[in-house]
Amino acid sequence: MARRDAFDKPFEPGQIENQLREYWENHKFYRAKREDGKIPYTIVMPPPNVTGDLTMGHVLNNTQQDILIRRNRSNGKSACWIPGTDHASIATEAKVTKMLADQGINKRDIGREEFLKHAWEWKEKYGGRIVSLLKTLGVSCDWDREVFTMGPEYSRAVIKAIVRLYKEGLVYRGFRLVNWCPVSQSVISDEEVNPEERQGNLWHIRYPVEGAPGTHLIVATTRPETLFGDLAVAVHPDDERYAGLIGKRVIVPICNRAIPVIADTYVEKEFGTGVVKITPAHDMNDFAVGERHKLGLLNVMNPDATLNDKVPSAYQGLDRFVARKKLVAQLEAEGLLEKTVPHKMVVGISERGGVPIEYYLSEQWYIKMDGLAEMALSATRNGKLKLHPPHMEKIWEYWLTNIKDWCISRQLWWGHQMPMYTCASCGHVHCEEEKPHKCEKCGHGALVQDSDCLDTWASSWLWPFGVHNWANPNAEQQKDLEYFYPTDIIVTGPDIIFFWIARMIMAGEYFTKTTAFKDVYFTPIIRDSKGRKMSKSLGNSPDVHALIAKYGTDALRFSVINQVVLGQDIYWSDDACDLGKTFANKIWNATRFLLMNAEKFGVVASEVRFDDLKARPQDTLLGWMTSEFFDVVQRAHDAIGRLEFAGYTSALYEFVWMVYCDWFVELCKPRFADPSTMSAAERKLSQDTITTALQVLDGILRLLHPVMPFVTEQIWQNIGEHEGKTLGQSPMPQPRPDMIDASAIAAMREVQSVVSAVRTVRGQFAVHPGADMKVTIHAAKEKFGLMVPQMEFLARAAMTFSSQRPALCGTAMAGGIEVFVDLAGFVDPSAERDRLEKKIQKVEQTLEGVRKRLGNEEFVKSAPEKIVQGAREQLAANEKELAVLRDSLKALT
RNA sequence: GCAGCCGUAGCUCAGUUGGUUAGAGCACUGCCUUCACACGGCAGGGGUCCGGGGUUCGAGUCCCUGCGGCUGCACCA
Repeated sequence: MARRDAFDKPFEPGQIENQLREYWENHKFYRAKREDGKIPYTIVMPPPNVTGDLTMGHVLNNTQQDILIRRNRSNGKSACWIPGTDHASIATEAKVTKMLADQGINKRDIGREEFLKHAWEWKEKYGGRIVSLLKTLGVSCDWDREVFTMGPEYSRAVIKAIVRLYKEGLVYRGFRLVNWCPVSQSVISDEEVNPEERQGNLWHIRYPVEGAPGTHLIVATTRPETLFGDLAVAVHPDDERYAGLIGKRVIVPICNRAIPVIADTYVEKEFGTGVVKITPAHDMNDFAVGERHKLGLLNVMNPDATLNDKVPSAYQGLDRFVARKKLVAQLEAEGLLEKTVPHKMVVGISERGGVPIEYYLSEQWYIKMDGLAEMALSATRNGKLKLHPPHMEKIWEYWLTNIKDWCISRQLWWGHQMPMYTCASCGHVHCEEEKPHKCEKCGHGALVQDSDCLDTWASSWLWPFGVHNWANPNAEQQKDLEYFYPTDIIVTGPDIIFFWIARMIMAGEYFTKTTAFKDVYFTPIIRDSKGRKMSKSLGNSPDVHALIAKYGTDALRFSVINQVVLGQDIYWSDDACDLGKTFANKIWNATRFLLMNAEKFGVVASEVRFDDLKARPQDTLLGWMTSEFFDVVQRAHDAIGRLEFAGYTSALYEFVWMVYCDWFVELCKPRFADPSTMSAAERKLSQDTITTALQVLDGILRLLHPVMPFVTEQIWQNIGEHEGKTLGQSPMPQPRPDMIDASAIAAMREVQSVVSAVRTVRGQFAVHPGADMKVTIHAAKEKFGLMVPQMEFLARAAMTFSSQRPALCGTAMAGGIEVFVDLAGFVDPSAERDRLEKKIQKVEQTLEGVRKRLGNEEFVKSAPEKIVQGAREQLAANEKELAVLRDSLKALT
């Protein structure tokens, strides 16, 4: 028995969603199981940072995955969606460090162990937050399989991978310039350095020429404080201004060191003064120049970007920017500052610390990338991996063919500690999963583990197989690994294509000899309504909870998905949620209406199932409905097959609202009159009508469920007896071309045209909708068969089938059919005359176009027959319409 | 500077391989509380598809070019 009483008038999502969430979770409907004979469909969720808050990006990304998973589950695959969280080494460490600092605790004072205790505490306290936030979205992942990148099993995989790479010669230690974040006091990756335009100065500084008092070279620099590290000044070899000085020496101001003047084509003659100070330890380009000229290295900074003991004592310990100010003042005082020119420049800002980075000399661990990059490139080149949108492949190609070795060590504590053990006695380095007892070389017992941590991405790159305890699987895990890996698709933002996607492919190819996934879907970036990126500092990120509270989860999901077009950013504004909210409400109310009538006609709604809609009904209305339904099944199916999410939702939206509700349900109404006034045959027709309507509704719920899981499940539960079951496990309607009857669609189009024609005349003369009208239709009544009562109901008009036009009437064409709306008593003739004249003008215009086209011999000769035929039909139709309209006009004058 | 994406109604965007009269939501106008829904119904107004050239019988769609916006990469010390 259907629970119609469970339907409140408007749909109120709040309470319902909470109950369903619990229901789903308690029944563990989404547990991923290996099933014989079923094809697996696997997605690993991009693990959100444990530090994270739920953003619109998460909503979008996870809803998209959920749609794919739910659809494939309902299509009969064994769906497996594995969730998890990322320890986010540097981001989390920054948060914990700040929390401690707020309590007056310096992390370096308490030491590694104590710090990690705080970090774990923090993770236990806040790490679950993002998970519970994700759950509110109704994502259908298998929470029993949740993985944390610093969990024991996963950590083991991370270490195993590095050790293997080391033993196979792909990990090495290098001493070079790195991107240094003075706040985190760690190396950071190129991808974590964001270039920003800043207003700076070009300081023109005099470097006296050695042995030639009164003469000097003017060096233009944006970073005067690094002059303490200068090892040369360079000019262009062809620069005549300085040709005589090459090979001589100049004096570095303040610290009074003599350095050579060298010639290098790196210098641009036109820029600044054409003289560049060369500071190899603090600039990437200078480093290269230094190597070419064998200048050596002179580091003048500490890890926190204060000046070190290699600079004059007055500057030691000063922050780089404090030192800059002081230095410029001193240069000016000593007459060594020629001038200061304002200068716009691009500065690398640390994503982590929010301050300009330093290029800093240090020893770090690297992974050789050329071979790995080659593997990733061949995955796309041979088609094993497809990127969506495809143009991302250009970016992919460029990055991978210009790749630099991957610096994997970080001067952090929160993360996987490097498995590198150095012998205290002989300095020999071991890379092992477990700490060796003694040095393999000298036998000494004291081995010291490298204090650095691995880059976060050196753990998450194993994600697609690491989630199955790759390092040490038990029998079950091994079977899972074989069944659920490789995965089908990864859904993620385009910003982590290099950080994560490319490296997952490398890891998959290298460690498992498999391409980790077949497709990469890059989600749109969500911007605010003005097109700005969402950021904390702008405060333009919507409060997802507030949105869910105001509109409901389904509304949020539907509304955002309806804007997803491959490769396009989304400009989001919160009131877009109205779309989904009203849509959910619409379906809800349509259901109420049908249940009400089911009851009236004794149809047991709980027993009506989509699966019983096996053949197309004979009745025109029902046959048409079935055809339209399977048409949208096909279109929705095609859209999601092409990963066109908005195509999927908009096809369903249009069908449900405009076809099913606005036409079909309305056309049903005459059949839902008082049963006691009906003949047995009429009652049977009404019952059949309700049955088909409910079958289609069931189909709609299944199609919509992946996007709007809550409202569809609730309706489904309300209609039937489904305790312990979920709509999410009902099979998805499959395309059935045999169920589509083009002639039924065409026949119904004529019905719709006639109704619309009458309504248009009514509307244009503002005739009260309640007023019953008389309409004459120039066609045989038999043409419309049983649909006449429906037409009369929707048009609110009594229909006569005849060629006799009433004296005063509004004329309209419905397809090829003339429709005359009797206007006697509603309007005066001049109003209809005006309307007809306008209409005639319009038709003449189109007619002219068609005539011209058909008059063109080339068109008739070259265009496909179908198109030419179409034009001919249009010509005939327009000519007929024109004639009818002119006759009507004549009749009025 | 190099590469990619985009420019369609007041706003946000659809528009599959070129093909009848270019669509939706929101906003706007008129009429309607008709027994599913006013979170609703019916009807309507609103577009030189960024500009210019080309290919074609035919271009919003393909090619060239200019302008504007966004993104990625590389950069000037």
